[in-house]
Amino acid sequence: MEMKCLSLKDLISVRKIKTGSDDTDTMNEQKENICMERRIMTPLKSDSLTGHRRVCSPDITHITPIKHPEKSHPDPWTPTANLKMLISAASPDIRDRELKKTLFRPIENEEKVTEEDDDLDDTCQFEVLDDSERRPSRKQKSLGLLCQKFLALYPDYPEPSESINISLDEVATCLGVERRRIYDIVNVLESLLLVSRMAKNLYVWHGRSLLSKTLEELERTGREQGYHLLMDQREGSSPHAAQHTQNTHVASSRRKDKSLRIMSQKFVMLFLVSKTRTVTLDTAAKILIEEGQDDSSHSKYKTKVRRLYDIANVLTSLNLIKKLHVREENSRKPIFKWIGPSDFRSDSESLEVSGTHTVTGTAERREKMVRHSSFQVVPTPHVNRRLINSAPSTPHRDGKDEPVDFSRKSVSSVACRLQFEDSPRAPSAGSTSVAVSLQPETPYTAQFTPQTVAYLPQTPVLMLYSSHVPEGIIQGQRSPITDQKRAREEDENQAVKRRKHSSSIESETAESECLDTREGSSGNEKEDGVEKRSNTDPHHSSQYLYVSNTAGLNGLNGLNFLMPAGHTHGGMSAVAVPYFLVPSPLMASTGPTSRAEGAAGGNLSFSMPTVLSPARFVMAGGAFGMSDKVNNAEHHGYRGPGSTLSPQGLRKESPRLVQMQTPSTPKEAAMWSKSFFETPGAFGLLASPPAARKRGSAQRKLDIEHSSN
DNA sequence: CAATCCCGCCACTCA
DNA sequence: TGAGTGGCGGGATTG
Repeated sequence: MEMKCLSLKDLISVRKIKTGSDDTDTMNEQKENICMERRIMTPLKSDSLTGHRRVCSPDITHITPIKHPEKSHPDPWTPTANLKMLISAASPDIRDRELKKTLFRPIENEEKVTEEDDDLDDTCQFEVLDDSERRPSRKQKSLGLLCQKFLALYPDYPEPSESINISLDEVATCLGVERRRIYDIVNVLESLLLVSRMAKNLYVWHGRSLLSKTLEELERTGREQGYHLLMDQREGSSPHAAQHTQNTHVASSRRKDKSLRIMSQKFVMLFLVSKTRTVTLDTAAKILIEEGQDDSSHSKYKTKVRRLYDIANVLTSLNLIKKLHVREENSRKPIFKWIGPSDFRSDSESLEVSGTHTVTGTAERREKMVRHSSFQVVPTPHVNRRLINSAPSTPHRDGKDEPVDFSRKSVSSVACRLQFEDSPRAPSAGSTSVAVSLQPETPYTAQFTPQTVAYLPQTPVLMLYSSHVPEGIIQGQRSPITDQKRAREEDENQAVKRRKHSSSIESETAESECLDTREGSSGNEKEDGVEKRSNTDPHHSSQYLYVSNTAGLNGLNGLNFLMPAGHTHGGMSAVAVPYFLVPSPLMASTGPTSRAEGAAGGNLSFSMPTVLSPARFVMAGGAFGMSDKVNNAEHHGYRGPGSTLSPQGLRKESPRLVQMQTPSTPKEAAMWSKSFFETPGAFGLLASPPAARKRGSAQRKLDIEHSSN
């Protein structure tokens, strides 16, 4: 408790200035204030460790917060408890309103905060609460509401210059919840780069500054991974269609995909690649579940759904999605609709640029982002470790034992991360299509000329591609697009065609809709209120690479791969080297080895599962040779340092991108953040068995230490 | 009864 | 060895 108090005090002290009150007696009150107060700090100081800590609570710095037993079960009357109550408790009505309305709208921004915000808002809420309910309803304790509170503490668009550190411990205390819950929120936020982990117990808040870029990346990645195809298939076919997929049990391995972080990214990808921008939990769960398991599948499905609800709640709080329901025959089928920005390119840029990146060359950073491990391929148990953003500092494990835990490996080693998505049962077709994207490694990068057809020996691979359409998409403006668009449409049409649903969807409550709309503007990037999405639909590439599984891609469970080639996702034109053929062994094992390093430009790095047979593995990486613009866009994050990344430099430099080191500063974090996405894949399927938790769930390593530069 | 999803045990890792 | 993380799923709530 002491600790808490201290930290709170510190916080309070700040607050005091404003309020003038200071006694412990008033602690509760203060706490409120504190909580609400945005912790914005001035730029960090040099010392990384301390620096970050500066955040809100000086004392906490360290990070290993002491556990306060009470946290979990705070005494009702303790300050903490009160705080908790205050915060969480709202009168029923308010609650309801909140939930209905507010949930969807972020409170955080001042601007946003207007009338109704009050309800939710700190003060007001607090007042009400006492009396109201002692016994918070489930809703009051919902993750979504908690997330809103969390978001309310920080600005959507923090000043680039200021670094806002978040101490999990402190936040947990402030919000009156167990830390475990904060992890749930933070993991999702981290998946979208609203925050970046700097050290244990310490995150840096980026707000929505990087959101557009992140979304852009996710969209691109999603397409690269073939999610759009999966979505189409799924939507078109009966939910069960895919089921029959052979379930190879390879599946066992894929644990890691489970990480909330990755799931969150994938979930978002589904929205972004969906034409309708709507996703049902059922579909999402199935797509995200690795296909294989039959037996366990049901339980897995349930678990997946549980997690998706968690994620959905957070995304809802972010105003990125909203829940609708479809009337289905006889079941109520929840469906989520994307209400976040559809066209992310434009603004993201500006914002991002500004802030982040001023810093250092990317070269230094190590890879951090990647934490997820979903792809991790290796059969070995270890495989799964998730990537840690933090540093891979720990040498051990690096290469050896963990086969490929790229996550930890330093960038260099890891260069290639492989993303894989497994699609669960293939849709009607029966086969699942999986897209793998590989980061173009320098070494490998070979450039293919457009309009090429490549055949890969030993693997029934047919690569089709044509040069890509120029896209004007970057930066928000879409090129005239014609062909591209057309092609895209065509693809979609074909592929999907059967999709139904939209008509049946209805918004859950009118109210919510209204809110959303209105909120949309506020919460989501200014752009749209709500719907604009569809049009923007991203680019579909017309080229695909089909890899028959039979070929012998072991570990792939009979999955056939359909890889989109050259998409321009995200505005990047996929030009050069759309695909790579890489011997799996190399990738996997050599973690450290060279190739990994290549990555770069594309941003996406992937690790290959060792599991994959040596057979050639083809990967599509759209990103490689991008136009300058593209580069910019893509690297947005990096841009700052941007200079380093000049377009030209890009290719070469790319490695650096990958290598980012742990961000010592938030800015850096932001920069590297981008790389973050690289991880999304779900290699899981390939992966080994229960490598299970290894991935990193446990303490993630932070690099910060050295990053301190 | 199905949809939600809170809660917290406990496996993992790292320091 | 303890602390930070976070996967996971039981089971309570809600609708």
